[in-house]
Amino acid sequence: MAARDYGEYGGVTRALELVGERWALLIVRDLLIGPRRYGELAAGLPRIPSNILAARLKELQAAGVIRRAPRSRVIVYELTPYGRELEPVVLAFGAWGFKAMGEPRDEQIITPDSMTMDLRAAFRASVAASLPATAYGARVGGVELLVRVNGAALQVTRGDGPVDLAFSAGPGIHRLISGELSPDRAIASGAVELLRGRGELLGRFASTFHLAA
Amino acid sequence: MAARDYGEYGGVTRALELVGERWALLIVRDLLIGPRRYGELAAGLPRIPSNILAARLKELQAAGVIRRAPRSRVIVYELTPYGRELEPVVLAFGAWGFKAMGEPRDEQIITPDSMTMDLRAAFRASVAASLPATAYGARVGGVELLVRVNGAALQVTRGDGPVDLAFSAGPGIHRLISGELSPDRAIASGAVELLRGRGELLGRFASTFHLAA
DNA sequence: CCGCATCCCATGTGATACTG
DNA sequence: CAGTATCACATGGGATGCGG
Repeated sequence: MAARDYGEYGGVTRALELVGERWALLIVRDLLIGPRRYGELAAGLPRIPSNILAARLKELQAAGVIRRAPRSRVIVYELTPYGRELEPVVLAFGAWGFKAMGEPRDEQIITPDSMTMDLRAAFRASVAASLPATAYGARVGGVELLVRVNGAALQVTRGDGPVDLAFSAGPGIHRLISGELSPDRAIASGAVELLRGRGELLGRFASTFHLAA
Repeated sequence: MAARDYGEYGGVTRALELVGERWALLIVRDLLIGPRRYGELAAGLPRIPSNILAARLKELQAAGVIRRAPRSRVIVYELTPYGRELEPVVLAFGAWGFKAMGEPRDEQIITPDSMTMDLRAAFRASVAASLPATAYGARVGGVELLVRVNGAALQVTRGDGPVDLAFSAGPGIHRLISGELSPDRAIASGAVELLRGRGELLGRFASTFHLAA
């Protein structure tokens, strides 16, 4: 049960003993969005074997990172306060990895939670603070998210609602956020398709969410 | 050679594919201190098997995180610019794990590089900025480091030199940095032993390096 | 059906030995 | 010193089972 250790006494080593096992940090990532049921976690981690998911959940509990909580008759997993302190780590990790994302391979999918965390990682609060509040409807690879930016605050939720701009994109949206593709050319090339609302707001979106390689 | 993937297209997933394998982030941690030779890496990662070290070095090169560089007849490994961008990740990871460090187990050792990174993670630049420049000689678990604080700048090197305060400590130093033990009580309890210089500077050290649980 | 537990096999890991 | 080779073993992956 005790995670394999590294024989070293140090901060990074300790962190890796707690959340360094395969899949562990992805479970944490999804729980940073909100509490999740076992099945929801399994769905968000497309290819995790069920025995591994069960094992990780136990280990993360033993490590004090997550806990089981009964929510109105069903059991959900949620982060402990200490687990929530992993948010800067996951965001930094996500921002770093984002820059190395090329084109997706065929079997690679996008999940609502992974996309939410990518948007959080790319969010530039200081830029958004000086822009008008805006709601975007973003549809990427079968995932539809409602993205509300209000000053320096960002809220990403599933489902939809009233938006100022709705657009649909392939994974090429990654190149819009990286600055590799300008908003105009993203539309012209078909990488982003405008669905509803004011199309010029795509520029504002690209300013708000940006992670240069 | 290609790291096992997670079947998902996202920033965190991509990052884990690149540096998520066992030992990989520890290699990066040591290389963040400076270029290292193969043998130095092996010495800093006490129990890594040589075949694993060799495999990780190849994978990290293929991932564009590190590179081999010829330095005056010997080969050293160093981070690429992209690899160096992992510094915030490693620091955040180290700060998080530091808070979960209990007492060391018997077989756990402290290496110069791990201790250097822990000090960097615990360094509070904003606090140090308003304190006089100070040089500490810190000896912990057989590792001796020269710690120079100059305004908001921190420099940690091996070996020794002129210092304002030299002290020796067991791993209990961790409790000084966490605030669990006051400087006075650290000395009184023997957790920290003053060697040279002005003992009252230990309080300044504890203010400069702090990571509360 | 959800939340796991079991089984089996492929692969990665770890200790040791070995080579240029 | 800087790796490579080998082999036993632990872990991960995928399918399946099963109780509440």
